[in-house]
Amino acid sequence: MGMLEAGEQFSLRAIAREAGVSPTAPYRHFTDRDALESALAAEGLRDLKEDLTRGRELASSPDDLAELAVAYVDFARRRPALFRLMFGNACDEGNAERVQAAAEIHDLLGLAMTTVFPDGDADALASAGWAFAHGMAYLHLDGKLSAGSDQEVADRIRTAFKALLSPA
Amino acid sequence: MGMLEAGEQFSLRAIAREAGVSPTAPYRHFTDRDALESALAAEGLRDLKEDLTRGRELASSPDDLAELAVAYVDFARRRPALFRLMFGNACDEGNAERVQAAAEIHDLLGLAMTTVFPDGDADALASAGWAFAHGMAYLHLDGKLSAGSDQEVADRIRTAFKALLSPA
DNA sequence: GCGATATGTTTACGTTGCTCACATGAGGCT
DNA sequence: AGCCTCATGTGAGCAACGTAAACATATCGC
Repeated sequence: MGMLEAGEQFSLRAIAREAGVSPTAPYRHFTDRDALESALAAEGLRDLKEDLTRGRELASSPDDLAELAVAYVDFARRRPALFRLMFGNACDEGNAERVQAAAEIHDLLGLAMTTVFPDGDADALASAGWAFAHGMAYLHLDGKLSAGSDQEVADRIRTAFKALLSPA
Repeated sequence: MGMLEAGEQFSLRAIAREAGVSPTAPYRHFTDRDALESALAAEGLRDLKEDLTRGRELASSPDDLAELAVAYVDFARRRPALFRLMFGNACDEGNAERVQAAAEIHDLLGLAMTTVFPDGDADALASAGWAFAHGMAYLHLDGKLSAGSDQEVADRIRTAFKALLSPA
């Protein structure tokens, strides 16, 4: 599979149509709409992981962590439908690929956090960092935070992250 | 309106059916499915705000802030479908009620943050705190963080929050 | 070559959001 | 009273969706 949908809407039949194929053809490849979504989600998670990795060494400073959050939100903003797909469904234990891809994201962020803060509670820091980035992503996707240019958004995320780390 | 759906699925027709009324009756009261969702969302946001307020004085310590996050996630876990409704749609400027309800949540959290950290960047702290709680809520809803009992979840959120505030 | 497997097609059913034309009932006006 | 208006509910109907079943074909191992 290649570049997957930046657009907003998503229906099995529409996909079939776009692929120039009969409406039920996808069922030869995916048992279910959910199965298709999970496959897309898994690929999306891998893409996100690559975005968080590529051209970046292991995080070594809080600033590096902030950049991770920026990249995370940037991904969500560039591919909102896919991002929602990646996280929107209740945990789908059925698709091992997907579960693992999600776990890898968690581990990646966790590793970064504990590298920068080796004396902190690794698990807590991993979850907290992920939650921050994830929440920022969703709040921006849903327009709950003023939007502005990519630059502005990125700056606000950096500022917010640092504010949390040393809040007074 | 009263207690609104803890269940998962949600269709206009199903609501009409459950209300013992014809499938098109709801259209007399809401122009649109989106309009109905927005109304539910607005009420949900007010409920959430009350949850974050009731039986609680203005936050005065980081621990109080952690409790806010716990309450936030608790709401999401108790009423997942509603929570998704409240935030799931792209920003719907059309419904002023809803936009305002969301803004009130933001302000509430912002006020709490700046009360505890009067010297910090108010805006950044507000967004950051919200993002943390929001991300935690979604990650738990989507099963991306190990679940466990309510107690365990609450404890992990407290721990994570404090880990972020003083990470080493 | 031949049979299995992978892939695709047609047809069909039930559900959904939504529109439109129509009924009905309660209130206020003169 | 009588009437008119508005709010509410109904019914039939449309297009789109997810899904299932029965049927076709093509590709590949033997």
